[in-house]
Amino acid sequence: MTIDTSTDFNFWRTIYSHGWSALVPFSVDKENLALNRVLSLSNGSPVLCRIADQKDSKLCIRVLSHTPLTAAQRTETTRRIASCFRLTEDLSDFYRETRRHPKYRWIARTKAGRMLRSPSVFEDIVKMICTTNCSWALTEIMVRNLVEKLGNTFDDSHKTFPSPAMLAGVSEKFLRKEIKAGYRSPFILAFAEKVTSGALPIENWRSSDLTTEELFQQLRSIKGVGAYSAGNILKLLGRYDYLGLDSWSRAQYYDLYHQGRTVSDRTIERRYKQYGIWRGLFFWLDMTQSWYDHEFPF
DNA sequence: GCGTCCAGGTCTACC
DNA sequence: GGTAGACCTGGACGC
Repeated sequence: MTIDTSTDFNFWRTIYSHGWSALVPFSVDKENLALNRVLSLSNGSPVLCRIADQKDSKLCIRVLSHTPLTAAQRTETTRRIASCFRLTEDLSDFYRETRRHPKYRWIARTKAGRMLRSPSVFEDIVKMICTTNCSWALTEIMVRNLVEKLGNTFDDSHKTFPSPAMLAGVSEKFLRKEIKAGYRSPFILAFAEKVTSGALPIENWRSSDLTTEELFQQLRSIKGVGAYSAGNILKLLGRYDYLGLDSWSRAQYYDLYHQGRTVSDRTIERRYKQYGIWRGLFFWLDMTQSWYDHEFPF
């Protein structure tokens, strides 16, 4: 199947926009220049999608499935992949703003700025909790355990990310011992239970009428989601008003603007205030500009 | 081999 | 509202 992309879309810059493509059930297939992703369709069937870039402003999706897909399942698959790549998100105002600043003209020129996200808000939030207070290596371990031990099996090496119900059905002890989620375990469990019960309509948040501040407060009400997590989850919901500072991005900022000297968060926020509702995206791209010097995929 | 520190934070109790 | 201390885990590092 194919999906049309906009003229300001860049396949590899979206995949390498942040760490998500390194976390299962995403995987980068460097040999075939594709992004693999195992999806769980709404009827529960797992499918494996191989997504590649076509030169004619289209994404090509090869779908491996154990049963022939119905028309509705084909539509669902393309809709979900389009959401992961943010294909319907209009960033023209953002690119217009970047062109006003010579220092940031590289962003529109290289079509950076779309941040890869998961097919579901649930997956994005659980993964974000798994990035807190630990090394990236431990995040990879926790997410891999979640998928391997709780995901739906497509084949021996491909499983889906577990559903809220699947996660809500395990014990805190299981999350601690088998997933290695440590003290995050009760947070993840309580979150999965809340989503399963319908008390938290998180999947509506990508097209919500709530203000960014209201969404931020909703996110902060989830135990285990603090300022860093909420700010970065908001970026994956299409809201860029928060910086989502963490120790890594702070260190990048200190090196870039203060010769490694520590400054307050308020100082960092002051610098990006001028970029208004796009400040979180300006900040993130500023901190990761050197990533775009690499030849993709890396 | 062992102990310590810290990494893409957050929560709670206390002031 | 601001802050100290506790919290899981695994890898790096020093000894």
